[in-house]
Formats: sequence, C-alpha cells, structure tokens
Amino acid sequence: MPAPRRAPPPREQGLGVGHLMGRARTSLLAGLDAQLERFGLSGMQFAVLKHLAEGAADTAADLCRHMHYDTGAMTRILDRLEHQGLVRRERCREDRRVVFLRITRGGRAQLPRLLAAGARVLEAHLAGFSQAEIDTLRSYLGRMIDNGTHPGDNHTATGGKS
Amino acid sequence: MPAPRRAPPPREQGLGVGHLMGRARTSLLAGLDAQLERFGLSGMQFAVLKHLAEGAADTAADLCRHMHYDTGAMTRILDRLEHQGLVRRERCREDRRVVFLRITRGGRAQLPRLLAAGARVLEAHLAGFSQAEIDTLRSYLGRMIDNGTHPGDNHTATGGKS
DNA sequence: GAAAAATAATTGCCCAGGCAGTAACATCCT
DNA sequence: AGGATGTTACTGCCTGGGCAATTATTTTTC
Repeated sequence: MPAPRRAPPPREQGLGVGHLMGRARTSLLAGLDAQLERFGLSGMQFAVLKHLAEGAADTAADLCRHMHYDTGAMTRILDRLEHQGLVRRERCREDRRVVFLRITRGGRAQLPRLLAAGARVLEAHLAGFSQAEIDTLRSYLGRMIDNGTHPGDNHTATGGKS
Repeated sequence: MPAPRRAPPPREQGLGVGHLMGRARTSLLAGLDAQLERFGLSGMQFAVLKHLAEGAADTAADLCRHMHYDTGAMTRILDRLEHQGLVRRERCREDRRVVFLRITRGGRAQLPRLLAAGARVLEAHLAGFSQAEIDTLRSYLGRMIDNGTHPGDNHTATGGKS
C-alpha cells in the first residue's frame, strides 16, 4: 500500500437514505446484469420480458405505464428483444396504431432460467432477512413512493397499507 | 390438499423490492433535481459539492472511491462545477499527479441553500416515518448492500450493524 | 362531416455514466 | 539505478435513458 488512506467518518444524516438507496439499487442491478450476461440480456430487457410473460401488458405504451419508463427507450428495448427472437410485434387490426407484443416460443422457453437468475440475485441481497422484514421494507418503500407522488398529503402514514 | 409448501416461489415478491427501490430512488432523484434546478445543479453535482464541503474527500480519485463513481464521469462533473465557479482545481506540488479540489467562497456561500433543498426532498419522502423507522430502513439498505458486496457470507445477518 | 384533440409507436438529438485507453508521475523491487 | 507496477487525472468511444418532434391513426367536439 503506497499511500495510507485515512478513513473519514461518513456522517451523513440527510441524504444517507438516498445514498444508500442508490447503492442498494446499483448492487441489485449489477448483480442482475452479471447473472443475465450469459443470456445476452440486460436487467431492463428481462423486466420487460417478465411483464409480458405475466400478461401485465401487451403493448409498448402499456408497458411504459406499468414500468414508468420512457417510450422511446422502450421502443429500442423492444427492437433488441425482437432482434433476439424473444418477442414478436404484431400490428393490431382494429386500432392500427397499436402494436401487440407477443413472447415467442423461444422467449417463453428461456424465461424460467431468467426468473431463476433474478431470484438468485434477490435472495443473495436479502440473505438474513425474515419475511416480516421484507414486508416491512416493501411497505417503507411504498410509503416513500407515495410521499413523492402525492406530496403534501399530511396524514400520518402509520397505517400505510398500499 | 396436503399443503406441501415444499419449494414454491417463496421469494417471488423479491423482484417487487427491486422495482420499488428503483421507483423510490427515481422519485427522490427527480425531486432533488427539481429543487436544484433553479441553482443550475444536478443531484450528482450537489452530492459532490457536499462531500467536498464536509471534507470527506479532496481529490477526484478520493471522491470516486467514496461515492463509488466512475472517474471519467467525475472529471466531467468537476469540469462543470469549476466552470460554474463553485470549485477550484489546484495542482499538488508534492505529488504532481493529484489535483486538490477546493470549494470556492461562492460555492460555500450557496451550500446552505442546497443542503436545505436536499433536506426538503428527503423530509417530504419520509413524511410520516418515525425516527425508528428511518433507522430501520437505513439498516435494511445497509444489509442489502453488504450482502451484494460480500456475497456468500453466510452468517445470519440478524445482528448486522452498519 | 370536418376540425381539433388524443393516443401509439417511432425517430433524432442531447446528456450522462461506464469502459478502455493515455500521459504524467510516484513507488516498489531487485 | 532502473524497469515493472500502481496511481491520478483526463480523453474518446459506446451505450442507454429522457425529451421533443413526427407520423399514423383514432376519438372527441362543434
């Protein structure tokens, strides 16, 4: 070790939570990308595929609404997924603006492996958490999102059940 | 049904956590950017300035280590901060590779307002949280980060402290 | 029924982060 | 000493998201 680095006490009161959240999310995403690398997929592509498989959405706009994602970026993600043969675009006949999205047979076949990879990453990050703790964490995050979405709602959120 | 809950998808909800985390962080960041917009600063620039003001780091490499950030991106952020007259670069004489970073008088003068803006956003998102809940949330995030950083450490993390 | 507004998908442009390289310098090793 | 190695800051290049049009279509409104 050439230069001994001093270890400054990281006293962060205010932004600590934001910072930690960013780190945790980065770690989650990095792990997911690492696991998905051998499938040639990014975390975002995986998420899209998962939503499609679950039937949560079947058009690009729908997907964007559910995932709070940019429509332009979504188009490009779908381009890649289609190019990889995992998703097929199919123009709707009744409303010729919309394009239905369908998982191909190959895409569906890969899905279990992808889901397993995602679960692995999450399990790793939640090692040592009890189910109650996971639920609590989820409720905290939900409340924060709610607070950010509807700012000024000053009801004590102690009973906050989404 | 013999209720053989052998190994169903027990952690299926886990992905929800990742999703919620992303949403919460996005909301936090969007709020911060909105508050900082009138200062002409991004959330990242603010974070860097804050670290410098606290004396947590005084070189670019140091900052990157503390903030887990890319060195190239850091150079460019510092370019902007310097161009805005908030930070000054000063070559070290002993080790001519390093460039010390100093907050200018103007930068330090703005800091209180910036910190207040950051605190506002965080307070808004944590409305209705007790101090204990905030601490719990922080500990959860810390444990997740730890799990991601040192994967495979299979000691029950129940006693995990920061 | 035609103009106006709304919606879906797409594209171009910009910005910012990650990565790989580069040049200057410092340190280590033998 | 002198070469290998590491460090610091910086610079292109690539990727990917966000935003603002653009195009094609539907729905609403008058």
